[in-house]
Amino acid sequence: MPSETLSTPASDPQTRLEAALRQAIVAVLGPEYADADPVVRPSQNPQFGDFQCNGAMALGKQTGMKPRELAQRIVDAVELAPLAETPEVAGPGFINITLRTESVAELLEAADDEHLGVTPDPDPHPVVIDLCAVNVAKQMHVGHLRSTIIGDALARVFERRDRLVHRENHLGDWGLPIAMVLHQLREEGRDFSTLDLPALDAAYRAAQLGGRNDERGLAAARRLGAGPHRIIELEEQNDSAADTIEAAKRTLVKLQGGDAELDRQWHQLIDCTLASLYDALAILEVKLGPENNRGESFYRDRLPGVIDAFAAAKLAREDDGAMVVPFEDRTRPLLIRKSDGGFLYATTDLAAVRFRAQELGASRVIYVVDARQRDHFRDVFDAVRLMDWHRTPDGVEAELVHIGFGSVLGTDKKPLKTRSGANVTLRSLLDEAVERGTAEVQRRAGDPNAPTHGLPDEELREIGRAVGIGAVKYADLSNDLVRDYVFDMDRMIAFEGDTGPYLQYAHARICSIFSKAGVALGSGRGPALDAKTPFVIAADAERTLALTLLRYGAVVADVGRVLEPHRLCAYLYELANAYSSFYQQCPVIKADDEATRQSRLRLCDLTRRVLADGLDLLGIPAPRRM
RNA sequence: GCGGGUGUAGCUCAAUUGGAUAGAGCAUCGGUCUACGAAACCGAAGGUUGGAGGUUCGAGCCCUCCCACUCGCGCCA
Repeated sequence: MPSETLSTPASDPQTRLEAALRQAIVAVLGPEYADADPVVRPSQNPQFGDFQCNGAMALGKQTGMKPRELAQRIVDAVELAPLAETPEVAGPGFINITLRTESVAELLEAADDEHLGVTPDPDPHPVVIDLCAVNVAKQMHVGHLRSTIIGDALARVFERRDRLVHRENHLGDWGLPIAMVLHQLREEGRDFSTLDLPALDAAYRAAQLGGRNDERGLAAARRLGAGPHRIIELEEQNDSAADTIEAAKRTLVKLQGGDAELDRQWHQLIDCTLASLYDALAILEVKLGPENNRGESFYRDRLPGVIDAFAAAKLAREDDGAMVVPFEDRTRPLLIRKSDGGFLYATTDLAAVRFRAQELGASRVIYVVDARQRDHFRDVFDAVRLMDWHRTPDGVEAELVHIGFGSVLGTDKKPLKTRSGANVTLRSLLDEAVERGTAEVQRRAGDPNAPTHGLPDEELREIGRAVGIGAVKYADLSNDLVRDYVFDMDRMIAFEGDTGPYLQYAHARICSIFSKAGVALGSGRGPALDAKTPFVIAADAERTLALTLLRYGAVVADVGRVLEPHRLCAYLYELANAYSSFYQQCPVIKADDEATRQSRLRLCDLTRRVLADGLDLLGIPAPRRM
């Protein structure tokens, strides 16, 4: 695979071992096995060497050879010098590989530049990441937090590998709900220039309560055997007045018709919501701004075209006055136009996928939206594929992915609520995180021996914010996205264990060594020290640290492939651990001789830069003192 | 009723996609500082991976059937 060779980092031993073993497999079994995966993995247990190759066993089964014998023949054929020692066959057919100490030092040398072993992604197409997606006039809550920070982290990973990323904030800024809020506020006679988000949120709720009426929906739900919850919900809605919704529809028609006053008020609504959003994003250090806004209203003129195209392709049919797209493998179709002629969010999503592949040219379109919408995206993606709309201008089939993340639960394992039972707003959650982080930092700065002792209060508060936000983000990103997770501020803010603050601490401690040693820290990802003195890898802890550092590029590539930020978290935690052990066992400043001291300083420097870079990919700041 | 997700140590979570003895962190117990930052390190203890079958050299992971919890299921987004 030439593209893979191009992107092979010189510093990544695993990729190089794979290439060599692949060659050996071809030499033993013939060219038809050129695509066979040698299955090279870092060894779990030091007694099995640094890496192990597990491919011989599967190939043994395929070819009918004895796995152990095949493994031995691969070992005889493989050329790993000077990278590794002679491999050993063990167990049913494992091949254990130990790197030569000299080559570990050489690989480190190759990783010690501004790339840190990270390689460019060979795919030249942009990536679209749909994230955040706040609703106008609605209070942001913890669900938006997840979507935003997961999406931002993934975007950073792609950008780090030189992909162009379109962060798409698909604002809920159009349609009947917005019209209802507008109508509600006008009825109340509100001054649109003095709105704030709580007032908008209240109007939103009032409008929702006043305007639910859904006879057809209820009938359909009954007919199709919807769950009892859904039926009850719809019945309750039906008890409300129907007049409001008619008025809101008239408001929407006026807005669509370009009514000047309404249009101005609509923009005021949006601006008010966005001001609050930008506020939260600034605290969170999420790279998202006005340039990323492409809400539902952007697609409003494209919606009729969606219906027409499906109709023309005979992929949609009328049903009970509505327009639906049926699927072969499931009974429930996708509803794309209501019986009253109105469009739905599915219609908008169809238009959006089409736009993102065909006009933005994205080869991956990634939706970071909570898991409850899994069925919806399955339907939308399948409908898009029926139309073949998921194609870039140069004909590449775009991968459509929904990253359905789990819910945020309280420590009682139920959806996160305040003590009074209200939804937790994003803002209150962020305020608490910053407050807790600041309190911890200030408390420790009280210790006369602490490096933060005597820092100006303003600086301590800034560090406290970084710690609080780092804690929340790391807690969110460090477990598997699909699972629900328990939000426990006490646990995540703790400075012990697998937390954001622990990683920040490891980073700060390295910075401290440099100030003690009188060596200036570099800026950016480049090395702080000149590379005059070579790496010397002698102690076990040095070797473990070195091997961990060499994995960084592969981890970043991996996270971009499988879209699982928690792997990066696990890696960084492992790196911080490897560093702590090294730090414990290997004196740096007080090393026995100058060559060792220089080598260890370089190890510290490289570790610091990888930690800082990895944390940056997670969107977590890395203060130099804390 | 149909469909999806989840189930791993007391608690919170991993397990490189089928690999060797299932790993971490909290909490518990025991060691390490007149300090290159102890916000750390080293160690101990803790498991029938919800249950039962099956596939194979090998299963937490794949297949079948159960159980529990949870989310979703046409005119909201």
